[in-house]
Amino acid sequence: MDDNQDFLSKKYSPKEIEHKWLDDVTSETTFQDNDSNPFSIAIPPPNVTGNLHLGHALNTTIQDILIKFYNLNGNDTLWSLGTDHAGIATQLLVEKSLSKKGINPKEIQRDELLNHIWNWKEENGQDILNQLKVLGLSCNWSNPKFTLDDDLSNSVQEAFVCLFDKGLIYQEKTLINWDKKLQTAISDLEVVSEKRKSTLYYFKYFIDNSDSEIIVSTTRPETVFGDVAVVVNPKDERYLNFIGKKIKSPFNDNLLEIIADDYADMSKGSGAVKITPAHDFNDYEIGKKYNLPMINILNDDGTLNESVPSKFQKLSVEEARERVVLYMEEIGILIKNEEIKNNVPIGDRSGQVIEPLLKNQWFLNVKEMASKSIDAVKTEKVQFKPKFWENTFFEWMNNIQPWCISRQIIWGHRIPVWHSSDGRFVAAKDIETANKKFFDKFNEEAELHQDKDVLDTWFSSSLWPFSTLGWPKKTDDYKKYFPTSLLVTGFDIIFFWVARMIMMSIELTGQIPFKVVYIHNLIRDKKGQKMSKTKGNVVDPLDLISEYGTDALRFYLSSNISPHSDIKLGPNSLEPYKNFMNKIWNAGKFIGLNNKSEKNIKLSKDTFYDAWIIDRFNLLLDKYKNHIKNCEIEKASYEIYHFFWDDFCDWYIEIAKISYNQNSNNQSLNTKARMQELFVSFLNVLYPFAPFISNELNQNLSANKDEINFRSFPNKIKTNYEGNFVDELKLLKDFTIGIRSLRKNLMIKPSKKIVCYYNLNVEEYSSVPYIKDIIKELCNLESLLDVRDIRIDGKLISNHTNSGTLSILRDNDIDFSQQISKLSKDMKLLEKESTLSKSKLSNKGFLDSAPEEIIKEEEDKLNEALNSIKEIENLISQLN
RNA sequence: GGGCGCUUAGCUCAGCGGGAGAGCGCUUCCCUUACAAGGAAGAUGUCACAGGUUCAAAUCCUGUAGCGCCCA
Repeated sequence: MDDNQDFLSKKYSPKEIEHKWLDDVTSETTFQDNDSNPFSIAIPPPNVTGNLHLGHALNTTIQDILIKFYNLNGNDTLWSLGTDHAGIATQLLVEKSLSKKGINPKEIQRDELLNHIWNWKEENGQDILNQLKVLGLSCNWSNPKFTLDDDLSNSVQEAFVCLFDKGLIYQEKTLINWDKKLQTAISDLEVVSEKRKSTLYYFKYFIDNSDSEIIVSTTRPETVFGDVAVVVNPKDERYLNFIGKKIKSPFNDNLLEIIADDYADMSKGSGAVKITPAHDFNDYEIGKKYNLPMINILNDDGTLNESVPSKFQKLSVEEARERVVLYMEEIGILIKNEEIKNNVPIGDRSGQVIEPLLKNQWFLNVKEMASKSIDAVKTEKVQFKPKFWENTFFEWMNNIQPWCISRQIIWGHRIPVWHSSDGRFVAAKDIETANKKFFDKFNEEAELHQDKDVLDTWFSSSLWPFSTLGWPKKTDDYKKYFPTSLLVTGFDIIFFWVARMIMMSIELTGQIPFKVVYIHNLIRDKKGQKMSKTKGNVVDPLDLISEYGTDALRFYLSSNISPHSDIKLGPNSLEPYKNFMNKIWNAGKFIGLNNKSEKNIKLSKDTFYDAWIIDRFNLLLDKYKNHIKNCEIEKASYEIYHFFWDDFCDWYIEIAKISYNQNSNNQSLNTKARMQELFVSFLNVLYPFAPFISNELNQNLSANKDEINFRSFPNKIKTNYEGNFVDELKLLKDFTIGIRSLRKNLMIKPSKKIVCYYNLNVEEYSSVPYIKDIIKELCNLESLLDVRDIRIDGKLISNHTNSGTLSILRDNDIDFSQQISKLSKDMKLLEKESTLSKSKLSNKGFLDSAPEEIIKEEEDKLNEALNSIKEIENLISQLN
């Protein structure tokens, strides 16, 4: 009959309960109650090609805790879910799989390739979401978005056209970062600089019509074909005579100007710098300043083009470099080379060296948008948590450069610009509108074709918080949930994503995208190294889940969020949290066992320990709420752990056992009811952190089994106990620990019942007899007697506690050296304390400036210490 | 070169103005009917260094050294 019977005999098996509760836990938690406060989060959309990694687990666990918490608190929650089309990554992946099938992706039509990618998406696009589901997240599973969905594409087009018409988006031929492997432009953020070993080559250029020479150095000898000038510092006396003269390039007969400019650093190398404006960002600036020619020497695939001498054409940069150096040697202008370390620009997707290249690309001018965003953060309309991340944000925003948003790939949002064959263009969502706009603007018709490029994937990501809610349509969701309440993300994408969302949102919607940015740390391996496939140190969250359980993983993650350091995951990192789940499980079993015969017990009178644990629980509720509201989940997690283990299990349950064994009267029945009530309330508190075990235990123990989902955050519990439960429990603890310690030091077997005598420091504990019974059991005593009540034959050996002295009769053969050293140690500590207190209390500055309660505390401390010292002296002298 | 952060128990990290904390590890004891994935009793620290502010500094300020991350 009893389904409890099954539960009571079971060991904690996370797999089983997680499987059982997955559907309930992941069911939507949105209350369809329009009156309640909305609380919304847009998930950082995982890449559609992605596999679940620990970063996702951490990021989504945080969001889930918040969503579940605010939902319990009655907020109308929405957690938008979705995936990102991840332009380059996805296209590469599909191209690779096509190649394996023998299809050359370069040879098929754009539309055909697009079809392949869409097919791939239809088949695999759900994978990452299915993996996320295992974590037990309460997000909007029924309506996942995808950045290339029609409505989100519409947002992107709307945004583009709007920014274009405002003049913020423009096309320009300028130096951009070119990925020669992917054959697309990328933004400056997607270029990472890597310290690499390079060779610095020194060679000489001869001044035209002269025997004089000028020495320059370069790590990129192949760029000599694009050299158009040499810059020297105007203050550099070595070169004063050369300024204004020309150099005849030995490589292609070009004439290079010698220009004086501060750009040349006199202290570096020879002090003369060769200028290649078309292949170096700094040189480009010089080129513009002096109106120098820009000679592009590279093809899109990174080989040298026809503007170099024929014997160097079609060579790769690396080959050309070798050949040029050989040539320099041959004609006797190479002076020396030097091994150095320098920063080399690398594409973060392709891993290839990035070439600065002159190209016509689309840019978004973000300067003004950035400044509005800075204001939004400065005025705390958008708050970073922890706050110090604001500095990182400001640092970047203050130095922001135009954003190159066009990509020469096909998987993405095609740029909604329509060109006529003579180079005029308009931006519009579709061809009809484009025709109309074109006519309005130029007063004539033309055949228009859409721009071939697609937008940077981050362009659509930057609209995510409002595009997922239907913008530009003013949908109900948009009206209710935007601006979103919060964004949770790792610090590594503050620039890529957070900053851009703030800019776009303010510009396009006139509102901030979220009120709080909750920045969390990253997960690394146990040595602190970033997890990566190449290093082979990646830990799969699904493996962790099968070994420890989702709840343990979630609790581990939530306990280890730290503002200042990354999480280092070692082989046993999750064990403590699995143990914690097991502890909760077994406590649940204990309650089930004791309550199985008594259903629906009525509350009567609380004992001091009931009152005490209720008080501890109420304190937990306060701390927990505050921590979560302050985005300090790890602290809430800490409080849960220690309330449950230290207070609830170690003391409350242990005391309750005695009550249960000794009597089945009202007192113990009340405790049974209280324990049940507290535990079920605790499960509510635990639920956002560990939803599976919470559900399972709740179902088995809750009085109201029909309501298995957690629907509200527990209220504080009231107690009807009127005594001083705080001091009473302190006495209980002091005496229990004191006696146990004494027994241990005297090496008395735990199984041996002994008689113990006590001497109370404070007399006012009305309920001492009642506490005594508990202590007797906790310490396995024969009896616990007041020393003053009886005459004692023989000598005592004693231990000292803050609440009083505890003694037992001394046998002849007992070894009490350990107890003496314990007492001496206590005394030394107390002496140190009292000396410090004395010196403080005789310090006039302290008495004058310290707050009254601190002085009072100090006086009490001193008195207590002095009393204790006297007492311990006495105890030791008895032993000698 | 600029910015941010860190340095606390053997390890991983909390604490961030009123006498140093957790988890793991360690020592000793206990298979006590919730839990050995457990219980009990313990040991362990010039809070990186040097100055300063303060009655009072791990905590605030300045500097030094080392480590990490980001930007150039």
